[in-house]
Amino acid sequence: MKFEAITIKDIARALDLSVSTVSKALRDSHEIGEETKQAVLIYAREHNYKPNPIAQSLKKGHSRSIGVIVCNIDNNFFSQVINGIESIAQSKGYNVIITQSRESYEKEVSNSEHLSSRSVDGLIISLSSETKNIDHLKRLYEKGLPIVFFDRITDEIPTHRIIANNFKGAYEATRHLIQQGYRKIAHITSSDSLSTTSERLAGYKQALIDAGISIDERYIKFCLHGGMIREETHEALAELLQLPERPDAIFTASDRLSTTTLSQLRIMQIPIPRDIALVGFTNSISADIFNPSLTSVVQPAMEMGQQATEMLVSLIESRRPVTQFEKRVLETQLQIRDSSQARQSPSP
Amino acid sequence: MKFEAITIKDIARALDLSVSTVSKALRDSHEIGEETKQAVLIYAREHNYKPNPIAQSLKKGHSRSIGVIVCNIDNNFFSQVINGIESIAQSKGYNVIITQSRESYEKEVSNSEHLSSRSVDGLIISLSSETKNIDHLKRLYEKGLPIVFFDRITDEIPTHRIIANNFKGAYEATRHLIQQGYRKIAHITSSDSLSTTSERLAGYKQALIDAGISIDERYIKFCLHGGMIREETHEALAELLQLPERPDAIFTASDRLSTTTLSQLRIMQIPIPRDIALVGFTNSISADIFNPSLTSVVQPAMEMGQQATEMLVSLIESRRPVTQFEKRVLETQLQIRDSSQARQSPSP
DNA sequence: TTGTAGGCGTTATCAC
DNA sequence: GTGATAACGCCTACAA
Repeated sequence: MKFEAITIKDIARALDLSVSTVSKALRDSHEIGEETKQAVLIYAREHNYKPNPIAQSLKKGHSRSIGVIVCNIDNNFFSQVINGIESIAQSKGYNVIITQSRESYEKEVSNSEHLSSRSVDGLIISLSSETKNIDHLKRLYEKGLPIVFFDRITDEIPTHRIIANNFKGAYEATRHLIQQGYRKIAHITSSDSLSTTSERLAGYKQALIDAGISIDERYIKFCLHGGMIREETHEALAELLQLPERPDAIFTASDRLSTTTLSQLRIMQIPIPRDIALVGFTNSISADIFNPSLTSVVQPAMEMGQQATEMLVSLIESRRPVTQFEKRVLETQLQIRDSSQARQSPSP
Repeated sequence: MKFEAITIKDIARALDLSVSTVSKALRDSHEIGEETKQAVLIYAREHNYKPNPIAQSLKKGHSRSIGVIVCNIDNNFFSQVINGIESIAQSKGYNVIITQSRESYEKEVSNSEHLSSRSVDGLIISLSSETKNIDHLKRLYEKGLPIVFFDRITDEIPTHRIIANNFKGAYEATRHLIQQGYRKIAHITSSDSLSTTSERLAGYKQALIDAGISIDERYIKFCLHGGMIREETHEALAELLQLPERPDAIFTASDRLSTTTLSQLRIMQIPIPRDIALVGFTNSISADIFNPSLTSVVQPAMEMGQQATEMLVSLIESRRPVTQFEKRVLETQLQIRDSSQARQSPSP
């Protein structure tokens, strides 16, 4: 099966012109006679001529495509970010190639290399939870590949970054639980190597400190796979429940973690929020129909994707080397629902 | 900003060989001396040589990439399908370029043309709800572009297709509602131009007929945008509720429709399933934590993506024109939960 | 105003 | 065994 398309050469032959004349006519060059130009244009249109982007890439050294690496596409937050990326990319004439690391360091490395060798003009990436070493990205960066980090970022590479205000989002979520009367607030989060994890953890801790509640490290659980593996969350939850001072609330730090924890609490038949209240980072559009409806820290995912893409395109299209880099921080939104209703204070 | 990579030419220069010798050595040709071969291989490895896929594409006439068009990536069913596509594509050495039609005919046309001009080797597509004319795909098909349809298919183009058993899925869902004691079962579905819509509608009707329940067309509501626009579903629901014989159950035909209907019923404070029971097609991983947990018709989305990709790759790599086409049908699964609990039969 | 030639990186053919 | 040459489709100095 071969996909045969019309080329400049075909047009040249048909009109008895040289390829360069045709090429110039197509690009509306001023050095081509009006007559010839029209003839070429008309012929091209009639035969539905489309320049071969592969050949253009080879010639021009870029591909008008951008690569995206996220841990998982099957996740509300990331699919919304990708929506944002796609919309801007399309409007600027770029293709988007999406790949998933599935939280695996190895896959992240191979994906990034694959993308760069496919001559993407730039890369938008949120690091995998396994990633500790970013030499693979440094290599690409040093070779001149523009990179923009979002969500799970690093400061080891000087380039544009965009994140949600994770600290504040976590702070507000925790403070909200405190205001609702909860004191023994646990935190289930992802791998501690992620920037999001440490920022959200810091927000959580600060809120406790500001309320005069001491921090109990046993209340903090790390799930290395960020909830991709259900058992992991299951276990973290089980450990929390077995604590002598069982938590009366949980703050979960990511999309999957939030839904899995909620699901698991339901399976264990632990009433929410009566026995345990719950607040979580999530971009699920269904948080309002959860049982109970889930108080959520929502990130401006679409906007994050859009701005990341705008920043990347500006890097790609910049004529001179960029040396001033931005770190944009977008505000989160706390949507208060039933899972964090005020504590009924049964026994003191 | 330029991305500089090492080429065959560089190796040739460094080792004082010709490019063709290096090229052959790299491809482990038998006509190259063991010594030279080793020298080249070692040098290539040390300098991390990677053949330029763009150049390879130009030379070989294909790009080892496949295009995907879905209506919306931010949707459990489709993101799971894409997961499946990605996994197989990766293992077979293909890149995946994902685009969204967002239920717009126009975007579907431009995406398909964009992809084909980007020289994808094949296309996997689920039609947009607006699409009635598929000339744009016929054009590509006739030029030799391998296409595989999934989910929302057409029979106007002879090629491989893969779908869920929509009829049976809908039949079982409806029969389940009947068995639970419901009689006035409404159906909210997508645009009637979609294959999925008519198949699910047929299943719904057949189940009613088999139970001796007459079909009331006023109970059937079409949402042209498949739930993308919330107001549409809102309105359909409102009309159902105003019917003299208000339905006692609703069967929704798609992912977004199901969650939106559930959400809307909650907002209207209509108890589920007491006043209205609900069963829906959905691949949400959170259906179990909905309020109430949602009885779902689940499609084998991941598998659908995997098989679609395998079929496409077999088309792409087939040496001789393929004339025998398959239509695979995958079974759905009915997951019974609280939203369809047996009818309490208040007033007869 | 139009055409020629060279090159982007790779590979296939054919000559040495 | 190795190398020169042409070609994939497009673009652009430079010649004519």
